[in-house]
Amino acid sequence: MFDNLVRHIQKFVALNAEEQIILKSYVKIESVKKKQFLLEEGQVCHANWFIVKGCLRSYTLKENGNKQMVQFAIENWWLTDYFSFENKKPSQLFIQTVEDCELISIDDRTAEELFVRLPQLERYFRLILQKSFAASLMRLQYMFNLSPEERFHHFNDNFPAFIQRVPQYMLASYLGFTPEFLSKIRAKIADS
Amino acid sequence: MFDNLVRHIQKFVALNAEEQIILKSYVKIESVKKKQFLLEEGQVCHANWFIVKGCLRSYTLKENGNKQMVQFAIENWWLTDYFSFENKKPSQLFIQTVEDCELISIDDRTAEELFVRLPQLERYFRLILQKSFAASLMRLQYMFNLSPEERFHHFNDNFPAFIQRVPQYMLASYLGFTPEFLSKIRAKIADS
DNA sequence: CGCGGGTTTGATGATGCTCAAGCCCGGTGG
DNA sequence: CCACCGGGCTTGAGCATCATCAAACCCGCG
Repeated sequence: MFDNLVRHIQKFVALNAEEQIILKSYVKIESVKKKQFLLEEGQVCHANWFIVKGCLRSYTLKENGNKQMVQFAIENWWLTDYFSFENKKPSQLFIQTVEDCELISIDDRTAEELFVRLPQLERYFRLILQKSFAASLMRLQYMFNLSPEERFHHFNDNFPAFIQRVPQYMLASYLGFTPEFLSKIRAKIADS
Repeated sequence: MFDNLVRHIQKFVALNAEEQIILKSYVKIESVKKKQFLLEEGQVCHANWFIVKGCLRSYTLKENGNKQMVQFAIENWWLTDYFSFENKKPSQLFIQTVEDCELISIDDRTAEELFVRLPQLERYFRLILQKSFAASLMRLQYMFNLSPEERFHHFNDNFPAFIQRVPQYMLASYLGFTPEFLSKIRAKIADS
């Protein structure tokens, strides 16, 4: 469990045995069943979750009551609402388990102290955030430059692992169209 | 010039006089005329630019030859292609001055050394990136949850400073629709 | 076996794009 | 100082795309 996180961190910065013990004293390890909520709209988000095993999603509620997918996250990803996290403001997001999960979380109310004791984590999260930001801009590019159908194919080709794990209605929302339309794309593919 | 950067950094982390001198030895200060390119498609991006004065934009070329706006940046923002920057891969982006600019840049080939000497900059950029990432996800939300017209109004209300500074065709592209459509939105507003 | 969430299918319609033409206005050269 | 040029903005007609709505279907689970 905890070793997965240590290994992930060590891909970016050094972390010796003693430091690992310090880190461990600041994190919370938990198992969460499928479809449970880690965060609900209106709550202030105080945690940043690292996924050892499983799958999370975040979404917002649209005016018409539909759920708009914001992010997926699987093994070795971090997920939180940085906006709420940073400003201590109520979140617009729901964060929910899509599968049974093994999670490790850091609480922002102790994170500052942790960063002081293990300053290399500043660097670690800087690099993680750099990747996340770049990925988010990429996704915006796909929204702008590709048609819905092209977005689906692109996702299919580049993230085949997800297709098996998440229901289609979540994927459709993530890609920015309706489940009905996704169904029609699939029918078209089956024809040829 | 350089003081603007120092003041911005000091909003997030401490930086004493001696450290300011170190920082200064690692940055490049330059004035660039309107419509000049800092980066062109196919080049590897080695710099991260801080805007002291002026306005930058980044865009990609779409298949049909149109320019798709990726980001705007004005005073006290950083702009780069993190994707190219990080992987040392050729960029898909053009980065161009929209106005005459005063810029400060850091070169990624010396940045590592700078971060070792001034480790608080790890934290500074972590916080900057956290904001950038949150903003990027917000923008995705607007793309998903608002109609083109609503996006325009939202942008109008929240970033009035930009409306004066950037031509409409750039704004339309940034918001994800055509200049023609933006013109029709404006006509509609004028009616009422 | 029956229920219900998720997916499929089809008809209809709105939204925003494309294309083409005209206009407005600031800058340049005669 | 005026004429012209061209980039950017406007306007309108026609059209493609994808959403909406409704109904049927499929299948896993209790």
